[in-house]
Amino acid sequence: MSRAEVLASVDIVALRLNPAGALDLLLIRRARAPFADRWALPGVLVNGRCADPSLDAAAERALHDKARLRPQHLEQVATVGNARRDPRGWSLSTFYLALVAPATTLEDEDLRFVALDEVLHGRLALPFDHAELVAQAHERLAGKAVYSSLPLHLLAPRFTVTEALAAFQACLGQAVQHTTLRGRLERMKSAGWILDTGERQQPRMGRPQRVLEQRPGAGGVYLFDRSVLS
Amino acid sequence: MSRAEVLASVDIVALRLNPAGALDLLLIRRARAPFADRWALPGVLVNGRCADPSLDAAAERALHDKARLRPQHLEQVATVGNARRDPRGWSLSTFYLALVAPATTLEDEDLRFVALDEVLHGRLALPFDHAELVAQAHERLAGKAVYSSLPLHLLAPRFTVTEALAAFQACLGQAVQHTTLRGRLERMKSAGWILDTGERQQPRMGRPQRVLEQRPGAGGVYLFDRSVLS
DNA sequence: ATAATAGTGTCTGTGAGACATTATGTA
DNA sequence: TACATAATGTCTCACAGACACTATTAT
Repeated sequence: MSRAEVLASVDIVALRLNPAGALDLLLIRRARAPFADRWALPGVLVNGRCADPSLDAAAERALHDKARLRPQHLEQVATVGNARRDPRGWSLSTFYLALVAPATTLEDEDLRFVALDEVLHGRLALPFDHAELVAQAHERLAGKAVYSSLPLHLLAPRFTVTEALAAFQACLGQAVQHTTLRGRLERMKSAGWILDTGERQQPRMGRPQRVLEQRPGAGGVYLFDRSVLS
Repeated sequence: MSRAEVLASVDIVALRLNPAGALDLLLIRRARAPFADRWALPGVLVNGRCADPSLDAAAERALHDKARLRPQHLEQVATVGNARRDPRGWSLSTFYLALVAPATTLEDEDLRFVALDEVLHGRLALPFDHAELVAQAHERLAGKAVYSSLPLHLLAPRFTVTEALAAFQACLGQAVQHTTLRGRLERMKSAGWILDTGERQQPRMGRPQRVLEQRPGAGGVYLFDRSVLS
């Protein structure tokens, strides 16, 4: 087949909403060169030898094999390719945005969560062009948070309005009127995407909060017909 | 570098708005196997030997080298990869949506435009999984037409409201209230994205139409804060 | 009682949707 | 004059935005 081939990988930008209401990024300590022992995005090489039925399956494999995680949402963001991003030569990376449950914990010593902001603001450097991939994945998330229910995939199946508010604010990077969010959740309830489980949950103080339940429909995200934030 | 590599290509879904108000798809007659002499999407292989500075540059090269075209808009849609799409084995294709000017004509005998609908409805078969790529690219276009000015890139720099209406309707596949579109164009005018050239243009019959001029700003597309079509 | 948190109600502004009406040209 | 097409005006509705107000718990 000659040498009409190229080095290709799938990399995962996996995010978790931590109890403080900020986003965490999953990193893995690289086992092999280049950049051995450096913390980087989890990923796998794709090629004919691995029996990945599709690129999306390769992304799931990357997250499952490397971190034993199954994301609540997984979507392809884009593919970058050039001669500079990998010291081994011209290479491609198709990278995915993954949202994992807030209770997610890691077993392995070679896995950790770091504050997403540390990477976005350049205070934590990543090998290859991984910081750029993280930035693009975050941009996708922030963009969709404006007009879709995507941030709900950062929550457990049963959640409260307060938690949903934290998810949206973490994705958007700014405050959201709770009345606006309540209106949107109400519309999702009418559409059958959210159920009101009659149960209540008691915060440390104050009035008890209703417990809602997600029932994602086709496509995984509910699309609102207007943008939040003017 | 061992055999950790894979066959990768860039394919282009180039669309043109024809005078009848429908979308045309650019096809090229394949010179080489597999599928030699079949009509397919224009594309190029990407690998270290070609000095493409980036994947986007490879996409521009594909369109320029194969069809001598420079698109008015070019955006990456997605990457597909599996073992079935190419008879040569596991392969990747990163495909782009390109919008070309309505006056675009083709010199080469090995290039032609076909009705996009023929491909979308399966009446015209394409080799590889190209029909699927076309469907995804069209879906992207239709999706963005709901909340952005993207369809304007199917028009000449100087255009009329009627032409803009045709572009939106072709992308969305359904009628759009002209008053809605006028309102959106008016808002773009206020934002400096569209100028009113004072000139008029006379249709075969009826009142003369104003000639507008595009001044695309950063990002290429103007984003509306609400969706058209409820 | 006080603080904290959850949830509701009210008012405004924007812009899409639908449709009627007016304007300006050709045949 | 008849007709075709462009452009404007009017009214309604949905929903975000802002903020006040009420409700329900813990300490």
